[in-house]
Amino acid sequence: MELNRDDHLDFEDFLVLPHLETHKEPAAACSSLKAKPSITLSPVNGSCRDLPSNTLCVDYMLQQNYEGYVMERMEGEAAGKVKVAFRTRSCLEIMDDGYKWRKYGKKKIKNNPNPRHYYRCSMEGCKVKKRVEREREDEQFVITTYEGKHNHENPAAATSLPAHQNLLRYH
DNA sequence: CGATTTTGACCGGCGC
DNA sequence: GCGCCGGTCAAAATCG
Repeated sequence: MELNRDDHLDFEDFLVLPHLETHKEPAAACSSLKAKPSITLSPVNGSCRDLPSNTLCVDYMLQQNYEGYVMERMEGEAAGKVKVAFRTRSCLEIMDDGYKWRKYGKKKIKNNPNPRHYYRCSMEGCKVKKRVEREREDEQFVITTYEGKHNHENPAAATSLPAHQNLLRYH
C-alpha cells in the first residue's frame, strides 16, 4: 500500500495548534522558539530513501525549528490508521497541540538514556496514542509520534477557529 | 473528590 | 522455550 503526498493533510489532524508562545520556555536556552511558527511543506528530499514502502517522509519547516516527519500506514488489525512521527527542536518534551492527553506509561529504551513517554487521548472513546522521547545523540531534539485518528474535534480549535484557520493565523 | 501522574509489574512478540 | 525488549496496566500517590 502506497502513500502519496496528499496524505500530509492527516498531519493537521494531530498537530493543529503549534502555538509555541504559550510554552513559557526559559528565555536563554530556547530563544529560537520565541518567534511564531509558520508552516510550509517542501518537496521530499533524498534523506529518507531507506524507508519501507508504506511510509512517507516529508520535509516540514516550522520557522527556525526544522522538522522532518514520517508517515506510516498501519496494516493488519490497525489498517486504515496512520502513524505520524516528527522531530522538534525544543527544550520541552510536551508540546501543546490542542488535545488533552493522559499519560499511561514511561519506559527506558535501550541505547537511549532518555525515557520514552506514552500518552493516550483522554477524550472518551478516542483511541489516539502519542509517544514522546528525546533524541539520544542530540538532546535538543524531541521525537513525537502520533498514532491513530481522533474521533472528535480538536478542543482548542473548537473554541476558537477551525483548524486550518488556526494554521493560517500564524503565517 | 474526581482526574491525572507515577511506577513497577505484567505481557506478548521476536530472535536465538 | 527462554530472555530481552517495548508497550500497557493498574494501584497508589498526587494534583487541582
